[in-house]
Amino acid sequence: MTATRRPSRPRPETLARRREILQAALEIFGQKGFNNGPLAEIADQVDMTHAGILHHFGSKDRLLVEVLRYRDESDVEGLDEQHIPGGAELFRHLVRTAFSNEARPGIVQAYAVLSAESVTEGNPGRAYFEDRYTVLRGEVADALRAMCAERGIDAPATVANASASVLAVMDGLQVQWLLDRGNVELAAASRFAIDAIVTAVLDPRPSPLGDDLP
Amino acid sequence: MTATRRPSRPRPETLARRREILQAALEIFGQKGFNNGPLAEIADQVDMTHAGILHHFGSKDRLLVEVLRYRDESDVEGLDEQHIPGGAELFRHLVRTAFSNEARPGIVQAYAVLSAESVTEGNPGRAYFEDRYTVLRGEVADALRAMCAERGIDAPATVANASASVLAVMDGLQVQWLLDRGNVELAAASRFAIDAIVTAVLDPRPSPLGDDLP
DNA sequence: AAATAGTTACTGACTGCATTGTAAGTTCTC
DNA sequence: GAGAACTTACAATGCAGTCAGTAACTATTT
Repeated sequence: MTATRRPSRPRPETLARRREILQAALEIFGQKGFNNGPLAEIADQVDMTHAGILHHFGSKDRLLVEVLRYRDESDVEGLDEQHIPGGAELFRHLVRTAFSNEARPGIVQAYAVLSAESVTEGNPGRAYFEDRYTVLRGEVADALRAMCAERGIDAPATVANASASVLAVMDGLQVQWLLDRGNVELAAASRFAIDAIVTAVLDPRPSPLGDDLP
Repeated sequence: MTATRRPSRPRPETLARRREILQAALEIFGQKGFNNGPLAEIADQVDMTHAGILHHFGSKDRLLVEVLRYRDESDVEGLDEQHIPGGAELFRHLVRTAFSNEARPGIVQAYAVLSAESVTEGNPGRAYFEDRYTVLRGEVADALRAMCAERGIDAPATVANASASVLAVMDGLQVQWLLDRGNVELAAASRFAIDAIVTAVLDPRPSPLGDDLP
């Protein structure tokens, strides 16, 4: 028989401390990428040594996973709201997010960098992003179908492609905006493209490129 | 007085050897990212030591720059063709590229990973991507203006946002496709979105989202 | 055409730094 | 006084870049 163990609760301020670390990690990973962002630098920002961070999170890989989860939860842009906006409202929310994102390049960059990095070999964030995009595409598709229903039309086969495209423009514009803020209007362009794509679903017209493509 | 120097040409096979290295580097950087892709692994693929690679390219940073330039030149997708396609032809070319890209995930990934990584602190590829996007946006904008002219309409103010958006969807779709090839149709979605955006420029309609946004 | 000088294309060994993770010890708090 | 929240010190890699040396090739000279 081994002796009984008393796990002993974490101290009250620890939760806040962990959040500080996650916040700092998000910043550093955003600025320098996951592979290129050392634990020591994150530790500096919260007045700790890198060993302290490992005490809390076990490994750098697990830290990344928790950073991504944290960003999701604490994020203003949480699309997965409970009030289930009735179709168009979701797209308005996306556009609003693009506008507010113009004021926080740090988070935009973190997202852009980490999502692209996640497709590399052995990256611990991959599962998170796979899942996230699947969920988001589903939500966008639902919103599109709701808008179709409102207008009394059958949801067309283009819904799936449109959903992926909506998320894609937003992400792609972020990269261009980060590279050249003077020449890319993140929010305005997002708005324009989302309008264009939603319109093409609700009220399709013949392609201006002809139909003789592959 | 210093003695005169005889620079002596490089050997005939060296150019081919350098190309082998660039090709291997593109693969490795694509699979693992620039920061996470060691020179030794590139060297292995061409039966060399990493010192040999440094002999040819001087440093890892310079290798990246040359890899990016190399990809541009040798790339089938070279949009900057000389024949100057008369508007719609450029978009058809983009769509065709998306189709052929479905057969070469390696290159797609290299591009996606390296472009996002380029926005991180101190990345040597940044200037390249800044420039590339500027050039590409200009070409797309020209094509859109040409299409407007063909139809006898003034080019609207939306051209700039549309140009950025076209490139953005293509890039964004690539990331989603790399994460989940089973559920994202790279080419079909690109086609759909490009159609939608071009149509929105040529023949704008009222936003389905209302006009009361920020 | 043979000898020779200079240069290229490397290799192998090494340096030095950066970085993740671990282990042992310290203090503070439940 | 036991475990939580650390720190300091260290182990263990991994990696870019340097350097000296070597073989092979090119260019020049004889």
